[in-house]
Amino acid sequence: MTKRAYHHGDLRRAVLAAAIDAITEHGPGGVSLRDLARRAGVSHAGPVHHFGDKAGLLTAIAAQGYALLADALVEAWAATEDFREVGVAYVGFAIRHRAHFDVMFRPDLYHPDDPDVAAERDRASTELARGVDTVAGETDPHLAGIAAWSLVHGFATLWLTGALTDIDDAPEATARAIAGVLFRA
Amino acid sequence: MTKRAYHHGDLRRAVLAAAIDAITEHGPGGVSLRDLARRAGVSHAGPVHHFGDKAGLLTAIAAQGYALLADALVEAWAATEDFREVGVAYVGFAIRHRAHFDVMFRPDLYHPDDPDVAAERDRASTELARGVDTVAGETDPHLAGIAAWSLVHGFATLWLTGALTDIDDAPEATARAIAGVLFRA
DNA sequence: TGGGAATCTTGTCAATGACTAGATAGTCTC
DNA sequence: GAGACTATCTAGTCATTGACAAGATTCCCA
Repeated sequence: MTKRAYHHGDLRRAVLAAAIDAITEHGPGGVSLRDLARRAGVSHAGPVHHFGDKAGLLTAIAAQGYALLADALVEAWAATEDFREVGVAYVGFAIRHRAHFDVMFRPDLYHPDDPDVAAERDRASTELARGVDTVAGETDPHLAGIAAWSLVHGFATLWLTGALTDIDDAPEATARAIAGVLFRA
Repeated sequence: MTKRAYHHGDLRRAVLAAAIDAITEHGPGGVSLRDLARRAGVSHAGPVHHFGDKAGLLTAIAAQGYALLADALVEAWAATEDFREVGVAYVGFAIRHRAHFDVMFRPDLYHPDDPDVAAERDRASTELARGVDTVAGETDPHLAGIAAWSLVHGFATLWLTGALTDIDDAPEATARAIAGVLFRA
């Protein structure tokens, strides 16, 4: 896999890393392929070869994001076997991988039908639903799953946009609390 | 408003309306001031006078959106006096005023500290919290408010991004159902 | 060793946001 | 009703960007 090519070597990885930094700093809209090329020290058309166009770059980031999310959900379930902690992990992912999260749920910016994206998204979706029947005794599990997803996704989104100003610096603790409101122990 | 040769007459309103159409069609990122100017039949710099820059235009849209949201929440509470129906109205607003909603929760695109925006946002926030104590018997009302906001905001966001594909064409009915999961009658 | 493929560069084009200066219309005052 | 003042819109310009095309350099493999 070591690609000592031309002047740079591992341009694809370098551009992806630079894109994550740039998105974290300025949001998905504040990223330009030319700036990423400058950061990587290559010509302005260098990144194009690896991603085709800007949407291609964001597609790669979305796929990577869904993979990371699925991994995080798997780990949370394995560690606690508590459905609510899977939700907390969802929020934790959004905060810790803000750039990925911001891209993932803006399908107008990339190619949502990309096979890699679809596969990882399905995997994440499956992992998110795992264990929903352990807490939703009387209710429809499918509906409970939608409610749970909505709750943690909404909390994460509101937190990231700065709408929840009256919360102390422990978003995951608050996420755990509201998960308890939805699914009482 | 009859069109004049030089002066448009009602350019500010025309640009705002064109912007809503364009955002509904292509998202907030797919809007250009020059295209809006073309749609309104004025020169490429015409809209600048009314909004300063692109962020100024989106600021006006955000303020208008928060005002419309606050109105919708007021009406829902007045009509039903049911806190859960206020949440359903939140979802209904997001669907019926998608362009506004898409802008409102992307503060990186406009000036979130604008006085008009802040005032209407506070009003909407107040209206959203009204009645939360009628359903949150044992729990902390503040926490219950955050949970409710997260739930409906997350559901609306997921619906608008196309993430909830397995729901029939009645998002507000589903919203009502998950509000019932969070706050059982 | 030679040729094809992968990788990167250089050059170009239209579109855009932002800025400046100027032209025109509406309004107010006297 | 005339001039002055202000609001509104036009015309021109510039740097930046995404996308594309064509060429140069390096890698890989038979």
